[in-house]
Amino acid sequence: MERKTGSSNFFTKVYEVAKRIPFGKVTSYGAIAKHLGAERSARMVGWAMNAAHNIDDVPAHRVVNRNGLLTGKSHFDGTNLMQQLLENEGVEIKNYQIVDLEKYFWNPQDNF
DNA sequence: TCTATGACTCCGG
DNA sequence: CCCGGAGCCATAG
Repeated sequence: MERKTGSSNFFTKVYEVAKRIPFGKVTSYGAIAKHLGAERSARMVGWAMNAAHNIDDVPAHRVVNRNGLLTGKSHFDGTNLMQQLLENEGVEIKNYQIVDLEKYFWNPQDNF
């Protein structure tokens, strides 16, 4: 847990990246993990998102799995809340999956 | 300190 | 094409 002052560095990094996701764009757990230098820790990104659930600054709904599937939808209040949020941002979604993922995909490294 | 778990991903059948 | 298992690694209990 908090070995250092404040939260774990890993979570903080994930939050920082998530906050940078532009409106109407999405990214994947793996992309974030890779950007953090922990490509094999994609699951941890999801874990961080789970913790981020308490932080409104982190748009967790803009983070999907590598297939563009809204895997985290179950963690939101409504069954379709995550999809609603993304559609509201102009992202076309069908059956809880982003239609043109490459079109809406945002690479964290592009912003750095 | 050790065990279980998961909003992932890859690979094989 | 669809389904299942194994690998990974940090956090929580």
